[in-house]
Amino acid sequence: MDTTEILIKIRKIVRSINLESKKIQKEHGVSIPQILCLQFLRNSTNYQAGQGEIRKFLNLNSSTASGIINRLETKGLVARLPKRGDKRTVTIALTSKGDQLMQEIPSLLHEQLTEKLENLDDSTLENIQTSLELLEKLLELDHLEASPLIANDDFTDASLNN
Amino acid sequence: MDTTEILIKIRKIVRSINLESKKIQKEHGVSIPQILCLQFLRNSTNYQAGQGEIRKFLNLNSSTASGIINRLETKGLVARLPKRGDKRTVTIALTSKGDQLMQEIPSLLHEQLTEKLENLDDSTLENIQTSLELLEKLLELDHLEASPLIANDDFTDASLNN
DNA sequence: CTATTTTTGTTCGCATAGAAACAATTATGA
DNA sequence: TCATAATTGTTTCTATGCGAACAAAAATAG
Repeated sequence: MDTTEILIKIRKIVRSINLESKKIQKEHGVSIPQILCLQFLRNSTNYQAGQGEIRKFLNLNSSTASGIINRLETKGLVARLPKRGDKRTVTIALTSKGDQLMQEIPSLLHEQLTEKLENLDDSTLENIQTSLELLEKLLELDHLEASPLIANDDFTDASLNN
Repeated sequence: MDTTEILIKIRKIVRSINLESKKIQKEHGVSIPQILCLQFLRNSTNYQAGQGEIRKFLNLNSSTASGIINRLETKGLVARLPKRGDKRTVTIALTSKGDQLMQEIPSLLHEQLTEKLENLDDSTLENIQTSLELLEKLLELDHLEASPLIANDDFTDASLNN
């Protein structure tokens, strides 16, 4: 199997996901990255998290996270609060408007793909999981030029830069 | 396996690919989508193709393709030629500068991932391929809300819009 | 205590990606 | 033949994504 073919397949998969994101955004006003951020807050203590935590969860560059949070703030779905004791840090809080929206739409992201996944047998599902994890690790190693002696987890945080 | 987990894994994979793209662009001045376009031209008759063909190959919206080609043109790697007999259509030609660049860098995209892939046994490779194809089809069907009576291939072109 | 280094998030610029609107051109139907 | 529909690619706008630069704040070292 040619590497370019893998790349093109992945691009196709991503395109489909992003088209779905566009569709959800048109209907509900939030995109998939925004939904993932709102979900993360909803599962956090006091429905709040530091911006750095969100960035790490989303596995994004901080300027990107900043942009996503800006847009959520503009929509009134999150609020930016100062963090006591550290003036550099911003706490992001889910607003009740954000909470209500997430009560309406959490399944949207899932319902079509989940249904299809549920129709697959367990071994196929496991193949998908294994393959994705394998690709993930292959590409992480490639990107980081990791020494084989160091566990991946040790690099995961270090690989996130501003 | 949760759908969000699949989504997050795919996002991670894509992030790694895009980081690699950024790295290649910094070193050689072209990104992965640009390289894919140049590759396509290099494999085309007379090193030329209509913009619509490139768009379909890249599986992109036409405004995106237009942007990519604009940037390649600015770099002198492609040229825009009128097409005889149809004034709406633009023919994109690989320049010799573009050709020379592609002689230097075609393996860049491949060398790290290919090496890792070659170390995998055939059944694992096949699992990766099968899983990607399965995801691809699942998401295509989701997106298109296809009738089960129509073959996917019939939809592939129709799904591309401007 | 002070200078230096590190951390945090913002801004700016570029690229990719899609949707919508559009003009010019070609194809189709009556 | 002519009016209408379809096609092609461009432009504009929005969102995501990254890197670089930056300022303010905190941590560290001497």
